[in-house]
Amino acid sequence: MSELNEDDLVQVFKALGHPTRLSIMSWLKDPGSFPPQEQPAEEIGVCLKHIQARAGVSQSTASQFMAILQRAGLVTSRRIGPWTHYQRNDERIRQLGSTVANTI
Amino acid sequence: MSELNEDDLVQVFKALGHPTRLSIMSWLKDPGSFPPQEQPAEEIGVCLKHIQARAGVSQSTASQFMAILQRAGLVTSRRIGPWTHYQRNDERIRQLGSTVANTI
DNA sequence: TGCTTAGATCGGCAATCAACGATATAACGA
DNA sequence: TCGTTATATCGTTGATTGCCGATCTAAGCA
Repeated sequence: MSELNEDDLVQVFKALGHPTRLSIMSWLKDPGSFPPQEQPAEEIGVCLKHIQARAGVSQSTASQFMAILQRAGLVTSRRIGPWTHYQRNDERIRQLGSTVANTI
Repeated sequence: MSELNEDDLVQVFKALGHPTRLSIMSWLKDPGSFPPQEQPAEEIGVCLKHIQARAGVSQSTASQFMAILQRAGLVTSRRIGPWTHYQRNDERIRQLGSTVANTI
C-alpha cells in the first residue's frame, strides 16, 4: 500500500490538529445522521450547510475548514447544482493509519 | 488496545504538524545514528545537544520542540547527570496508528 | 432579466505559534 | 567555591492561523 511523504503528512497533521476539523472527520463517518438533503448523503456526501450548522461556525469558516481538509486529501468534494457535498476519503485515511504505524 | 481521546489526538496532531518535529520522531527510530555520548543512546535515549545539532535550530528551540513532543506523549525523557535523554514512546505511537485507522 | 440560495473568496483583526537571545538552574570538576 | 557545560525557562518579535463579516460567483426559479 502506498504511503504519504513527509510534506503530505505535515499537511494532514495540521489539518487534523484542530478540534472542530477533527470532529468533522468523525461526523462524516455517518452521513445519515445529518438532516435530509436533495441528494443522498450516503452516496455523494454531506452538503456544507449541514456541516456548518453542526460545527456552529460561520459559513465562511465552514467553507475554509473543508478546503483545508480537502487540500490535505482527507475529504473529497462533489458539486451538484448549488450544493457542494463532502465525503471522507477513506483510502487516504487508511494510508495515514499505516504510515503512522510504519513510518512515524 | 487502549486508544487516544479527541483532546489527546488534537495535541498529538499539533505536535506532529511541524516538519522539524516530525523529522525528529523519525530520527529517534535510529538512536545509533547520533554521535556517541556518555550513556548508550539505544538504551536511554538521545541527548538534546545531538537533536539540536541535527535539527539546526537554537538550543532553546530544540528544548521547546522536545517539550511539545513530550507533552503530546510521543517521547519520554530521562535525565542523567547534566543530560536529558529523549526516546520514542513506541507504545503511544502504536496507539496513535490504531486510533487513526479505527476512529478518525 | 432580476431575486434568492449555496458556496467560495477577500480583507481584517485577534490569538496562537515559531524562533531567537538572554537568563536561570543543575551537575560536575578544578 | 568558582567556572563550565547541558538544559530549561523567560521575554520578545515576526509569521501564521482562526474566525468573522462582506463581497463575489454560480445555480435555479419566477
